[in-house]
Amino acid sequence: MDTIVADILKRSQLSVTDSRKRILEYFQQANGALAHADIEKLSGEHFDRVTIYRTLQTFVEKGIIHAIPTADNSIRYALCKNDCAEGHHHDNHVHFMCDKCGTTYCLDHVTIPAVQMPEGFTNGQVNVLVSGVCKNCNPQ
Amino acid sequence: MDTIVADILKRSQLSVTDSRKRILEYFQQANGALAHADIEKLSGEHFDRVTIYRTLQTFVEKGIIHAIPTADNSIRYALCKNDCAEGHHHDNHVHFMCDKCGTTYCLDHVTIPAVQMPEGFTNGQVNVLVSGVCKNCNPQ
DNA sequence: TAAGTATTTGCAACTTAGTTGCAAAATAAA
DNA sequence: TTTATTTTGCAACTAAGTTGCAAATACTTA
Repeated sequence: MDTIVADILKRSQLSVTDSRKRILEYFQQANGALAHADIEKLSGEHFDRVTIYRTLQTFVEKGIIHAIPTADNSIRYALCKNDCAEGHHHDNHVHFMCDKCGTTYCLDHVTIPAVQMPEGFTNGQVNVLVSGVCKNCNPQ
Repeated sequence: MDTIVADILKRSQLSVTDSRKRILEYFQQANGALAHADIEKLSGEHFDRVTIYRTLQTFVEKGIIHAIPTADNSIRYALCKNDCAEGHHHDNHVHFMCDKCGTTYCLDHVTIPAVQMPEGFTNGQVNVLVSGVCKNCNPQ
């Protein structure tokens, strides 16, 4: 496990440090997206707030994780599955946020629907955020 | 004009005050969505930061404006066009944010596409945010 | 493997965003 | 007009995020 995360870091030309390895592991173990606050809780007293901010920023820049804008205006981050490289994110999937447990998922297999733009508007990136009840919270 | 905004406030059972009339006018004159900071700039020294926070909150609760989550994590607000009442927002339209000028629009005539949910997920609200270049910034 | 260089971390201090309680002022009701 | 209710502004606070810099850690190459 330790080597897996170390490899990812090296592939992105990042120094392999304790905090980076640890934070990357948190993402791999999480079944949803993580907010800054989640990481702060998970890490306990291991490293500084500032280090977490900087690490998340670096990971986003390097295409290791992507930021998910949520309706409650707290940024969450999730691992990029594929195709994401430095400066180029291709997370063309739908994001889902559970109203009950608050977990945010990347629905990798649900593709972004096409949106018809009005005259004059050039369609760039489309961001879809669905809220509802997730499979863990749905009675069944 | 003064009576129009006053009517809207009364219809929502709100006291008609200077700050509320003023902020509501800003929204009617704006061609896009406004962030808290925009209103602070527009109002100059007219009223307190706290009043703006509270007014926006009240307007959202009363269904006069709705909040738009943006990718850069700054909440913007726009007038609800119709059907929105206390506690019930029906802004089933796409939001657009221009990469050049930063203006955020409600594309009222572009309806939210259907999104196919995976097994176990219950589809609630769907939020679509498109970024690109708006009709003002597009060379033409 | 040791020494030198480059990068990263933690700390402190700061800015910005948002919240809360309360007395004074403004609005609505009688 | 008087009274009751609501709203505002102020002050003080919490939370979120940023920056500069010295110490510590990781990388390089000999």
